[in-house]
Amino acid sequence: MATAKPTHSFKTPCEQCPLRPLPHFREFSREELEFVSKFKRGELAVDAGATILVEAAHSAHLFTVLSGWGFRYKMLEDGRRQILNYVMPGDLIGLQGTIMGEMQHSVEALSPVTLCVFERDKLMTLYNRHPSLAFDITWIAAQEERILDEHLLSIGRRTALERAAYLIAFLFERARKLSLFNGGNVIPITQQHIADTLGLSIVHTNKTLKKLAGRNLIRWQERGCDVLDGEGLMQVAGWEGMLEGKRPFI
Amino acid sequence: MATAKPTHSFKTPCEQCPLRPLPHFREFSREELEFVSKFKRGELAVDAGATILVEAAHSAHLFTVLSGWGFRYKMLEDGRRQILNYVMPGDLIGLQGTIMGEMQHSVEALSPVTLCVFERDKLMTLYNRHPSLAFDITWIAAQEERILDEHLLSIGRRTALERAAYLIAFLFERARKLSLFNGGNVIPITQQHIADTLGLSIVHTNKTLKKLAGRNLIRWQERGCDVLDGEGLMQVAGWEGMLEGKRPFI
DNA sequence: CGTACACTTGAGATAAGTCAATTAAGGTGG
DNA sequence: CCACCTTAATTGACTTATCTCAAGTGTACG
Repeated sequence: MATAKPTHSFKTPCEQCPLRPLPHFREFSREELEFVSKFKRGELAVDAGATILVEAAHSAHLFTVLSGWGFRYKMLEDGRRQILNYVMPGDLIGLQGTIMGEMQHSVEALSPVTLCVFERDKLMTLYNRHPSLAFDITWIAAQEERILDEHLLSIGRRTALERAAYLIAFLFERARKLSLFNGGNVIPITQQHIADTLGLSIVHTNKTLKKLAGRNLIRWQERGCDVLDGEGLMQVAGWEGMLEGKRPFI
Repeated sequence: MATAKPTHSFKTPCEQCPLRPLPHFREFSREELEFVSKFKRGELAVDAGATILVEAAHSAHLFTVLSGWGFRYKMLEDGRRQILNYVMPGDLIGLQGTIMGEMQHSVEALSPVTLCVFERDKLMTLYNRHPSLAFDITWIAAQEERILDEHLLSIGRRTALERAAYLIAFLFERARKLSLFNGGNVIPITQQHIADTLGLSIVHTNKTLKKLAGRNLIRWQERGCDVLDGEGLMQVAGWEGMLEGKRPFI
């Protein structure tokens, strides 16, 4: 199993952050940007499949995803794995470990990922001097909680077909808002990941995805899911989508 | 369906809060206590079965549970219900609504519940003037996220028996830390609640609970689950328990 | 004394899991 | 350039877990 390894540590100044211009994110004041820029210690690039953070590790760093896809997961002792959520540009990772001392989940890269690395010890300074950014961090935590609520509803109460439709629609909507698709609509994910997210076996996942493909909602490609009809997926899932509006990020 | 209704609005001063002396909670400075006391607008008492907060409601209040048990849940259009988590003394409810404008889940009282009511608009003041309390709120949000992670793992990957054992052990551990049991070890919950938490039907839940009872881990009582062997439940579930240590609350 | 609600239980139906074998694509080393 | 390996996706057959339906018990409460 590969572990996170820096390939280079060029540092994009936050003032030129490629994410900030996106309409999905709220605008920052000059002071905020200045502080975040000082808060940022460097960048980290990891390969697809690399482990970014490991469960039970102490003194984790705090990261913001700058580019790429990843996922958070937990495992039982005998190897059963549950994917909890996916991480995409703008997402904060390692907050639990930073605030409460120990990570209780792992994070793995789905594609090559670049991360902004933040000084763990400066987090208190952020709370002391920039209440608006502190509020943003709480906002991000509350948003993650919302997403987990919806996933829980999905796994607990939706049928396999609904669950699969929900998950793909969810990933599609998030990626679309971040302008992550260039050309196609392909989500870089494996059927095993979908199975481990939905709490299903891989065989049953495969048969379920075939049904969605049969309805012309998706098409499976080498190494990914091509979304043909996001609206249709939401309808199958009985899911309204996430609330609109700009979101913060650090 | 009953809705939250104030029965009286006596206000316990935060300096005399019955929760603060508990070893489970961190100590607060005099300044923090003073601010929280001003932040608190009053108290609300609701009956068992009352709805404290409703999904999609705007301008919700922010509450801290002072006494009693409740639960957060979401529903699908056709009535399928998923219980997301339980709320107990010291838990903050309504944060999502306060921070992001709209609640996306409901909260219902399991037993008679009393709540501290906070001024929603003063939250920004808290962030501006009391960074340590702001940090606490983030801590609470991150803790909720952790719990949801574990629930997700449970529903997605544990067997029915493991799930049930985990849930009961989880509720038992939380309640024990809060000294909620006087005399017995009875969790005031219905089998329907357990079913809706585990994502199982009530029939199968009943049969699963019988198995746990057969192993002398629990005993079912009128209107509640009597825990006989918390350690044994954790062992069945393959669950290590939550991290120890003091926690904050507002 | 009747009604409501929670809990039980058995039996048959259905969803999902497991096992096993096959195909297809990509990567590697000779 | 080809033989070989690995990984991901696919499919069929069978087993198991869980659901649904239906009926019955017990207790609390008006």
